[in-house]
Amino acid sequence: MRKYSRQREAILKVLKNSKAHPSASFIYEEVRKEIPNISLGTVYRNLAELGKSGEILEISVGDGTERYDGDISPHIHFACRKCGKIIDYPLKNDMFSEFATESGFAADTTVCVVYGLCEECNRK
Amino acid sequence: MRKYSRQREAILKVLKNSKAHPSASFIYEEVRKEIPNISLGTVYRNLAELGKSGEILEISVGDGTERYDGDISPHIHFACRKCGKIIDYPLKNDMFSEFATESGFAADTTVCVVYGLCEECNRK
DNA sequence: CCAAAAACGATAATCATTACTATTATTATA
DNA sequence: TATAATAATAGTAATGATTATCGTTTTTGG
Repeated sequence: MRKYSRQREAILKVLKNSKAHPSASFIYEEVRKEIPNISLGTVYRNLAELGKSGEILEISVGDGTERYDGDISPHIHFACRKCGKIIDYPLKNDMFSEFATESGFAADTTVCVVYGLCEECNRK
Repeated sequence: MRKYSRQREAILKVLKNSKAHPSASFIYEEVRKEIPNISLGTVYRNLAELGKSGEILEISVGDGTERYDGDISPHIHFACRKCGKIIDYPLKNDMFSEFATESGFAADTTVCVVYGLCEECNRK
């Protein structure tokens, strides 16, 4: 049975207030402003917990560090190879679940990343 | 300018003949059957090279190791949380790149992973 | 208040990936 | 074919993100 923790609340708050898909260590630094002696291990443990419960998304963009997303509405990600920015693209309906259901796969989460160059980087 | 290497050819061959989305160390073991003294670093270097040139896909499913895919036709992946299997689901067209283009994002690659339980694991 | 269980902070350990370097293989050109 | 330039390799050391451990603290239900 899950128990309340101030640390987990603070981590979730950072994610819900960010559109930047931050890494664990970024979240750690943010939460430290409020809870200075929080441990990095605590951040990782809670991110895994929140991911497993479906409250946040865990996103790998292949840059060596996992990213986290507090937005769990249906959307995909555009990841710029040059500046590293991740841009959200909302979807009207979750087409992934439909594909999965067709195939007998019981889907719970989708992480879709489109790689390329953002408009800004593409101009240069 | 890229030069030929027997090692790179062998790595690519393993990927083109597999549907299992193998990890670097699995590929290493496979290629070792043909080139016993190949170095793991060589495998990683070539996988990165092949990924950058678009000949293979690099897929993160959040299990701590990167997976590689020799199939670059438009498809998404169903990743079973229980048995770890990754199942391909072909797409008629790469709709995700189309979304990107609409938004002014210059897409080159899409990696889409749907998490859940495969039919087999869901029954148990 | 009390006891059980969950969560914590601090730190050590893991392990996938990358960097380094002397050597070898490839390729264009003479 | 010999040569020179340079890409690629094998072997190994280093990196760094993530996970495990463990004694202590916090939460929660009775």
